[in-house]
Amino acid sequence: MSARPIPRYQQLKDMIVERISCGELRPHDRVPSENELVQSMNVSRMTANRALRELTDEGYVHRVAGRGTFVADFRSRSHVLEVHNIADEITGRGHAHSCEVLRHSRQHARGEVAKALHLEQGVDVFHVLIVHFENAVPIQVEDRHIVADFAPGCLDQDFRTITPSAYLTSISPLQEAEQVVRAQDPNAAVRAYLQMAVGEPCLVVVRRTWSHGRPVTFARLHHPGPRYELTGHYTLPGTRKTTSPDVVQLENLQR
Amino acid sequence: MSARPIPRYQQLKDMIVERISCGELRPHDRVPSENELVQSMNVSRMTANRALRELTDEGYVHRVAGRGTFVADFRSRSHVLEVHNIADEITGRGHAHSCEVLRHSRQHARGEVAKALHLEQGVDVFHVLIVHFENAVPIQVEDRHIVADFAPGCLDQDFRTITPSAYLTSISPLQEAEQVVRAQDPNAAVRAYLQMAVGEPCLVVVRRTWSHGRPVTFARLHHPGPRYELTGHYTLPGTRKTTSPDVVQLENLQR
DNA sequence: TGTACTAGCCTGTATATACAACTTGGCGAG
DNA sequence: CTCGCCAAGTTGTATATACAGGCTAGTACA
Repeated sequence: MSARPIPRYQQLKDMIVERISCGELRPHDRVPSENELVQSMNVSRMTANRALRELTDEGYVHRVAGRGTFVADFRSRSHVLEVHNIADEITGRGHAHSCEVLRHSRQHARGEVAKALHLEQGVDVFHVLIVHFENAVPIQVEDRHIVADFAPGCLDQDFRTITPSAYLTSISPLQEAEQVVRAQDPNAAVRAYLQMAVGEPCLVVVRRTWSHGRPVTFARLHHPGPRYELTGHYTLPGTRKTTSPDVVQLENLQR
Repeated sequence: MSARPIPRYQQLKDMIVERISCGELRPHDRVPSENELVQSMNVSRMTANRALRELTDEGYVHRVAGRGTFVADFRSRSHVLEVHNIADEITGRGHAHSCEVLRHSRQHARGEVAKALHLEQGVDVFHVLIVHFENAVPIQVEDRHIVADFAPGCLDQDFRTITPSAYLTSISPLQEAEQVVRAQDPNAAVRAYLQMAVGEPCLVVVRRTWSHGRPVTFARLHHPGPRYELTGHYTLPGTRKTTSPDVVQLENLQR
């Protein structure tokens, strides 16, 4: 009945992930090599190899034969968890991204925000309200709350040049995310921001993201229904020699 | 400049995945043990171990110390790729699922359907139109086309007792999926099926799924905006000792 | 000065070996 | 007949060793 001891390779992984999570090891920093782990951790090289190899598969580190092992960019982590960075999405389409910061302030968490972020009423949070444009057409209203002590420098950021999600991923790796998508009629303010006609629905994404085991940000993203689609392409891990399917632009098939 | 040879462990993985994909090894079947692979493939046990261990991580097989290695249920594969099985979702909430099959026929692929499934005009497809109910409330209209020669027994299925997605995953593992989510006003027929008021938007999921490198099914799923949300919870691989966040029921935060 | 080479470190893979823990089936004692 | 135990097969982990190949810095040589 006694629990199995935690394997050595897992201890190594935990140790390295911890040093990454707490900021001791930052992206592009060099991680101890297999031989250094052999020395310092008193394991065999194969055990160190397994730990580092699995961390590679999991996206924590990046290895180059002949050079070493390096902490991966947080943003390159699992794409399902990637904070939906609207700026990258737009520039990836070859279009111009711009935005307008409507609010950027410190507030006290109340009601739903406090509940969503697991905070007591009145704890400090930052509130950001941004409208994002694709080629000058409004495409997203980002209404985001950020736990203040997770991002102390938040008010110093210029969110016209770095999106909140890019800023947050630069602080610490994001480890869990919860997402709810729904179709909803916008209120008057959102409709105005998105320049939508009366009666047009919004695609709303509500997303909470965890780091170090606690929720750190809570975002409501409103998109104009007629102009926006949430697309995803999923490939099973370990699939080889798969012909990447050309992403056919699916037209509106509803008759 | 010469390409690195494909490693032995990868060859083992490819061989086993191929035997699973082609149907030679079916879910719950026993996969050769490490020692059997040592004999038949002329590798060391550690190499066989690595192949089977990685297939475990990737969700292809399931291992039990003392018993052996077994092909995993296709449906237990990566949750991002899981065909959105509305019946499981509803029963998972403790509610009753029922459905009404409005159409279940063989057709010739035309226009968008042929294009989406990479078929020539006129090739045989099955067309299924089903309304799904949660506790007698309509919650999804499933409008699905299936490549005929992928699922020859399709017309013999009773989709009141097994959903199309469950049927399809029972045929072959699904390997890739493409999904588009949007908010859209329903047409009159969909609005009637879902018993929606005029002006209420739909959450529409359009999904294509690949198997063996070709698209095999194409589904349009209409959900009533006010009653339905698409939820997802994502955890990074390799995350340990994370307290599973209680999924707070996020209320409608829009004021 | 500049080029070519090499030593040394690194990752990537492969093997042989060892021991622990789990599961099942069979066998023997009661 | 039943219970308990043990042997065999299986996975899970750990180690030592070996060789191939990539990368870099420094050195020897022209």
